[in-house]
Amino acid sequence: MPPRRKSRQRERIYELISASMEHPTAQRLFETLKKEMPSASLGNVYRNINILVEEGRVQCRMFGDGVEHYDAITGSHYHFICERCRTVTDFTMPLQEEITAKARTMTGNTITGHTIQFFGICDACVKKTNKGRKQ
Amino acid sequence: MPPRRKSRQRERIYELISASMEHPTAQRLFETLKKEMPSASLGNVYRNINILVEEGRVQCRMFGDGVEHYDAITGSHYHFICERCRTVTDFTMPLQEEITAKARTMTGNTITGHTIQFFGICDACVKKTNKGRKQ
DNA sequence: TTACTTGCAAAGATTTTGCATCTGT
DNA sequence: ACAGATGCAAAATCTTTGCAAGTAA
Repeated sequence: MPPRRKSRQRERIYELISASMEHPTAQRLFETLKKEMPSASLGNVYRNINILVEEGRVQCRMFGDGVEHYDAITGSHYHFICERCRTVTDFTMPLQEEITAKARTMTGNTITGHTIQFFGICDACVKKTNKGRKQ
Repeated sequence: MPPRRKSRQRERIYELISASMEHPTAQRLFETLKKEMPSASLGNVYRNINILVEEGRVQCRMFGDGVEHYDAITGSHYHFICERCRTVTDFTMPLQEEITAKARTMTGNTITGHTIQFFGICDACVKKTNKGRKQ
């Protein structure tokens, strides 16, 4: 890993990832960034994201739509995926340590941790459904 | 969804997905299939996988390596991902219903289910490590 | 015969890379 | 001035599609 110079673009990308509740894709980050730095390029967004991942400041996750989503590392948390609009949001629930423990005792394997995704319909989509429904 | 004719290739793909403990990618399925049906094409493997998914016989999952893995639907189960070799295997552990319940009471959201991935080092990789280590 | 299936090649989509230029230190 | 950062375009990957030929029913 080469020494890193300070890069305004990279820091801004980190801020954008931290700030968003949804977990942005490279494409979405690029669109946002482009408004503030019109010369920004998608290729370099990818490059910077990968550096952030390498530095352990950002995590890369797949949520089933075939595109990578990025997530600032702020301690463990789970995710909620809306089955209708595919939006991914943080799900604030204390880390279920006992699940890892349970898994560990069930197998001889070396288990270091777990992730959970919850599925359902988000509030926004629930509202949309109700609006369209005859009462 | 058009009516489906019986297709030997599609059924064979389903068998291959069901039979493997690891969760194969399209590329891997294609390689295996090619040995028995040399004329098989990758494009058609994708087409058949997508039909199996559409029919609800197979599930498509991403495990963080940027490629889709396929999984025969045999009831709920979790997954174990080796952080060293990235192999994904089924993790047989009873479905933790209480987690969904807990999540449901913690938020007003409509929650229908969850998936869990466990991370760690698989037995094969542990062995490899120990071999290389001075005792 | 009809219309689903297949192989092939081309097109799409997402991510990575090479190279010349720019910039922080 | 040096070495990392950037923009651009090309390449690499993975997945989907159009089309003509094959095949189950």
